[in-house]
Amino acid sequence: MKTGQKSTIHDIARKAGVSPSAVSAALNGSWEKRRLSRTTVERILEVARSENYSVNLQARGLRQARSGLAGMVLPDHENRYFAELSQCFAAEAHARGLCPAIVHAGRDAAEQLRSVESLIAYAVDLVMIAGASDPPALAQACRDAHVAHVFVDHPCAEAPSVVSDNLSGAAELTRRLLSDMAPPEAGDPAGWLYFLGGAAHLPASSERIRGFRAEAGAAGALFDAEAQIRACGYESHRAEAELAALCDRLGRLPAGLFVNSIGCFEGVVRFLGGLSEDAIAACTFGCFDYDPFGTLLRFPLRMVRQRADLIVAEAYRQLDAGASGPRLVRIAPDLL
Amino acid sequence: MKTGQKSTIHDIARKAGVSPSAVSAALNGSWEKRRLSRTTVERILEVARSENYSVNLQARGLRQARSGLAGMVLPDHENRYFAELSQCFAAEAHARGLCPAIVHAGRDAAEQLRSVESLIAYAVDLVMIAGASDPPALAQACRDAHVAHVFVDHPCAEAPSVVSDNLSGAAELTRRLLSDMAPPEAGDPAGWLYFLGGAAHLPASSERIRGFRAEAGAAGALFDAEAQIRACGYESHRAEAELAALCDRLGRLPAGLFVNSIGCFEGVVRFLGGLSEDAIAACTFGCFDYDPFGTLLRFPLRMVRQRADLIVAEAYRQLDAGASGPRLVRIAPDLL
DNA sequence: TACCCTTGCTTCATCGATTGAGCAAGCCCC
DNA sequence: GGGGCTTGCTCAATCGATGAAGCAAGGGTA
Repeated sequence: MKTGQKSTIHDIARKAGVSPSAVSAALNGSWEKRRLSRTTVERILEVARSENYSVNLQARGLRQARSGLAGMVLPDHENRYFAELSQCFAAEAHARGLCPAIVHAGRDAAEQLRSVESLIAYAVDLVMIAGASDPPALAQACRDAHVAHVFVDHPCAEAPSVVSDNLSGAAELTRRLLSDMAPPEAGDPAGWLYFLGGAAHLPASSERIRGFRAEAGAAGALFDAEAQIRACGYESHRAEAELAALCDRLGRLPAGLFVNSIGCFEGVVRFLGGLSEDAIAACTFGCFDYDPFGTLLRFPLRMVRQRADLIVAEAYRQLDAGASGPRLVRIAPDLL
Repeated sequence: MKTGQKSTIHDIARKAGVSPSAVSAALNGSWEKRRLSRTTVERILEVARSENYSVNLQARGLRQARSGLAGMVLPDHENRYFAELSQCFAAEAHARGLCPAIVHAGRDAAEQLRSVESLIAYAVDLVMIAGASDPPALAQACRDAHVAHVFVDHPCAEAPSVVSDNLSGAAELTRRLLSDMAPPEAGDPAGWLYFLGGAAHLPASSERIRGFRAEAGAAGALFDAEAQIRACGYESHRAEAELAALCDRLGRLPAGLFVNSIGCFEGVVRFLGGLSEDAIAACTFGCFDYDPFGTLLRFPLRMVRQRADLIVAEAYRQLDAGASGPRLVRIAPDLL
């Protein structure tokens, strides 16, 4: 390596007095199958070590029509849940001897498609897609390229998908909140449980809303779905404004609040900043998401923690199974 | 693409009735230089589109001895600051037409080295390393491979590095906390300002401690450095225990607390959970790190926010400049 | 007519590793 | 001593894209 150039199997071959193919076999472990003698292999390895050789993975990948890269596309990392997903994804990729290539593609469908195509162009061995805006288009691109793919968080109707069990998670949280509250009565809207935040047209939110409806309905606590379910979007300030409007109508905080997502919850906490301890204590809070500071607030908070670890593990299992058709797996989240 | 195989420039060439090199030139934009006629190029592009062609980046990378990959190594993503770093890194890589390959390598030096070598084996065009445990070894590997590299968060003495200005950031936070507190007196340890958390042997913490010492010293508020500076590590439970011990000694919360890192702050908040409002109100809190929930706590908190965006931008600037020798740039953090 | 220049392509080597096919030497056995 | 087997390697094609060099046809010029 004094030459300043990376050494290749040809350099090693020359110095060891063998052919490049012998070097290749010695280095990648196929030497027994190729009947190289142990002494030759040791000589080669010795030279390789002294030359500080490292294989060119692009060349290998080109030859083998694979790359050893594991691709993941996700909107961003600011979200704790996505950060956890990517962390788990990378850990498992690593355990499989793959190199994780993680691309932040935002929420724009075209941008996500370009990211997936770019990963495909690198001949990634698999693709995991989180929070897809237009799942079918991405699935199509992967299918065309014969790349194993799986969706997480936001499912795809035409490909293997692994998501949190939003329905039962929401139902469970709802049940818990209702059991923590005084039994609501039809005539007293301030005593009801409200659902706040999220976008009803997205799968995750819609499932959570279904769970909320079903459970609240079963408990006789759903009096006016229109009023009780306020899917005002995911931005914190929208949630803040929505809650402010609600309090204005009710004359006080409602008895129970099911907040959909940690982002919305930030808005809620901001709003609560202006209220008295007593006013806050009269409300039971739940959030469908997790943040370590959630347990450290001045009021009790039930949180649903999505199991990024289990979701990613199951997603890899789907990839292993080679499934490419539609298949939706739901992973139960934890209630804290 | 009905064949089920990815099409190559050879396929396109055949269908367009030209040579593969003409296809290559047409597709990568060098056709004018190569004097292809516009009509031929258009025919080629038409065929390529209909074949749904996409270039094999491994082949291109092999030929050109580069990959179009931008590599980043970092310990993990659970930390908000690292998450932001990776986010900014990916955004800028993207803007440059590079594909970000982000590897979580943990804190283990050997593991980090393997990750860097792996990226090098993919012929990444640049490497950004955050939170390196053994910077010189990683720098060595990059230098040997002639790969542009830069360190962030944890600097390297032998390579370009960009870090937060921990010294002045800590000094500023210290000054602010002292101005928010009643002037401490030598005889009353409970009235002093304390520094909690971090590892004194790490560059970031040691700089922050220097900043704290200097500022507290200048303000005449450093009475017993040994007692006032408690770099008990980064884990939240260590900080919790340390604070508990301190309160035990003092008989109450100190008048001021400079918490080094958000993780430690979690421990602090946990401890505060057992105290009364009044006890907490008597203490002035600051944290060298940022979390959106920090502003939502029941007591005021000054936070120092590290500018991941500026750090990454400067790091890319160092890469562009082609510097490979030692060079340490400090980026001033924000005080909130 | 001979020469040069431009235009518009093609040919072929190349990047580095892999791998099926093949070859030479040595040994065994009848 | 000839056929067959094993051992231990080498040869050469291959993956797909690139680009330097070259070539043929046509136009212009002397």
